[in-house]
Amino acid sequence: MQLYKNQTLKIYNSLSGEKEIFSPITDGTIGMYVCGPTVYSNVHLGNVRTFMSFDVIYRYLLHLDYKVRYVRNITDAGHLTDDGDIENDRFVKQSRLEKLEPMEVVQKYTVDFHKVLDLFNFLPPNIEPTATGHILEQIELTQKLIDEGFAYESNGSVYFDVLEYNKRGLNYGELNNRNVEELLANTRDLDGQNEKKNPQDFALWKHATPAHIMRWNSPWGEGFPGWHLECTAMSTKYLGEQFDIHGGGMDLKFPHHECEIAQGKACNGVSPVRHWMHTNMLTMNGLRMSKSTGNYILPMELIEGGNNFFEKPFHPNVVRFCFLQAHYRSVLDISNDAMVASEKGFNRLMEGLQLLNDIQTSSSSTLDISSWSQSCYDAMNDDFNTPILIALLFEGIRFVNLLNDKRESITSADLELLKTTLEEFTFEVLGIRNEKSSGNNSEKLEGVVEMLIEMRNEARANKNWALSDEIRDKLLALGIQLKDGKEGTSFSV
RNA sequence: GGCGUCGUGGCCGAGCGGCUAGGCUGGGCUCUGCAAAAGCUCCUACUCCGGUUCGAAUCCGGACGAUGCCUCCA
Repeated sequence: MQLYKNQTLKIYNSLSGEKEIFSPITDGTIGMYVCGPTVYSNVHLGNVRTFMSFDVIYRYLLHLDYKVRYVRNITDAGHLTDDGDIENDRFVKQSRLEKLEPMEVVQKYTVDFHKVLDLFNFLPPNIEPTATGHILEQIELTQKLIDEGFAYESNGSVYFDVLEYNKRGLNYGELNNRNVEELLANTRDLDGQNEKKNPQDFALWKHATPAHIMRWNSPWGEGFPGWHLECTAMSTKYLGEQFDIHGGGMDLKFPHHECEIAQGKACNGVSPVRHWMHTNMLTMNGLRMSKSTGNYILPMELIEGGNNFFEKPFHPNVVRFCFLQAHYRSVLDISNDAMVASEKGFNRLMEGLQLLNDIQTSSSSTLDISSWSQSCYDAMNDDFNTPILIALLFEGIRFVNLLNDKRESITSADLELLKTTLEEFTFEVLGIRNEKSSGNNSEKLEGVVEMLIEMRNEARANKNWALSDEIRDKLLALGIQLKDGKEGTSFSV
């Protein structure tokens, strides 16, 4: 096994319940699949947290110089609700509500999804396939499962035969530690189950009633694909029968991911995924977010403000920073206080990064920068522990401040390491958008503020405190803070 | 009912057998014309009850409380 950047990466695998040393199937190349959104409404904030976790994972793998093929699908068909047999397709239901074509619904919320992700500085996946773009592949898989005896047709629908699967020793329930007998005993009677041999059989293909608008032709008549199958179809097509990492939210663990394993093993005779990764939920004010209870906020509402939960708007960078202060496998609770605290911490980090450019070097270092830098890698190598990484970043900022106050000294080589480590982890790995490099008015602003600082210093030299304080206070009111240090006055916005 | 996860200081959160992260908040000091910023420093927590151990927030058992999935959900 070749080590990338000399790092040994450990990843928690939901299938084994343990942290495992990560070693890709093909050296240096990683295939990663993440279950994307169902685009029938605006993206949920919790959704943003999940995709952000995988964004950082993707970023770190790239940082380690792996070649990653990152596939994240868009579910634009086949996702059923269970509120009756007439209108149980999310897209059909929503299209009727909004008086739009189903594909207009899909387009509208796909655009919304991309807009939100872009605001939060997400790296796009390499492939973003849609379910409707892979109907043929899904039909082929379904046919194959029928041919192999793992599936059966019933009234124009096709179901996966879980008992048959288990009879062949393939162990349905391995990801969730469930056994089929218990599932059988505990299943309630639901509509449409009379078509199935057993209640826990799941749909690969569903027959379309005349009212159902989204429909495609198939060997079993007109219908639409089952939700679980699309991920198998697309991951197999782009990443192969077995690939390295499959991710998604905890809530997809059962039944969705369980079904994917079953489909993969039944079709290809091999478990489709090496490392299963599941991210935890996001709560607000201690409660789960849901539309029905009203404890719910859209990503844009958090950024733009004017909602009932937060006293002010928060920059996407602050939201990102806040989310990454918790580990991806822990529940994260956000609140006004938590967001305000994150914002302050975030500002401190940014100001420290600014100071980096003014540090003077000397012939020796009093700080051990290389072991600190390695600790940053150690944190990420330990199942992507971003909270520890952030704690270390603050330690780095402490170094910067001490150096700035001339309380410690540093060689130019160590300063370079401090700078690249801080900047690479903050911007490249955590994905904080570097606003400094993108603002084109910042030079003019800097010039103006520098001018005011000069005027203020003149006033201070003449002990004209009234004028100097007025300049300072008025700038502060505009959001510009002056900082008097030993080496003169600097400012931050 | 079944399968899980979790309960950490004023708040958010790491840690997961000994040396007790980090951020925010609050107190003190240094610096300052006064401040702010910055630095140093203090406040030292692990739901409860048993057990294992020289030693437990960390392991085991039980209670209580939260929460996820089992039915659409990241």
